[in-house]
Amino acid sequence: MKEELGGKLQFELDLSQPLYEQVWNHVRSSVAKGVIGLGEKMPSVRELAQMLQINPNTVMRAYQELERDGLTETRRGQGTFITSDPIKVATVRESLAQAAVEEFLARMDGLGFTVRDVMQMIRSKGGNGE
Amino acid sequence: MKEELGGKLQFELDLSQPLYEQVWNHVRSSVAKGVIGLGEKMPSVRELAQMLQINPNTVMRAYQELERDGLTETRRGQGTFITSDPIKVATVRESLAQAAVEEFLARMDGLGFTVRDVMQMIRSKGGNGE
DNA sequence: TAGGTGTATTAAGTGATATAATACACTCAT
DNA sequence: ATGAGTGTATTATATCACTTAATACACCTA
Repeated sequence: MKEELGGKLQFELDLSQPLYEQVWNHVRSSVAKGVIGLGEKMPSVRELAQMLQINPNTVMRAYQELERDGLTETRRGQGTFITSDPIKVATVRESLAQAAVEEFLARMDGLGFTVRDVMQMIRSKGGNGE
Repeated sequence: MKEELGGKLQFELDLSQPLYEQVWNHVRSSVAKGVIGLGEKMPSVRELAQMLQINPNTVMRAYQELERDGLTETRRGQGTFITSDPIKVATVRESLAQAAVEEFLARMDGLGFTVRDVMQMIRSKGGNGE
């Protein structure tokens, strides 16, 4: 029963984006949504590479980005672990969201939409809260 | 006095994105915001390349994408013109906006934010209507 | 000590992007 | 008709990010 994280990290890859970015994003999302718990141990570089059928170097790059985000902590000889600090997770989550919002609004502004316009469009998507 | 469009298309390029994409986006934005009027004549491929200090082939690629969007019409031997059809412009604009919204919401969902959350964040940006 | 960790290095291949140099077909003013 | 200015096509070359591959090393733990 060591494969708990295995299932969560068994996702599909496509070629429209760099592979390391997809791995990176998938882990960030999983942590942000709470699918992966704090302090959990990630699969080893080689193991995840095997699962996803990609090169260990590519997985390592994703792991390095995650550590730079402050989302993971690596212990040499032991493995890579999701941080146990809820503050860090929240900070990363909000900073990612903030960046997404900025970029999105800039893009919409480039098309001539005001913030008010944007609110309208999103409201029609939402329906209710969920 | 033929350089009316020249000024509008004299923008800055960086290396974070493909050059042809930047040209493409800049023209789309300019048309969407009405900075470039319907039916206006674009600079020639060689002329714009000269202005932006890039290769004519790169400009041509941008022009081809614009035509695939339906935003421009090219007349062999005459030049490239912004479409005179307001419907087409509106259609392209809305389809671009639609795509942006979808992508943005998917990204935010990946971080665990509901549409309601997103509305909150954007409202705090807006202030008033403009 | 043995096997599993993360990490570093070197080499090679691939594809998108960009440049360069030419050439061709078309249109318009002269 | 001619010539200059259009868009377009082709071929070659260069660069860069990404990916894979094959090793090797340092660290931890049982």
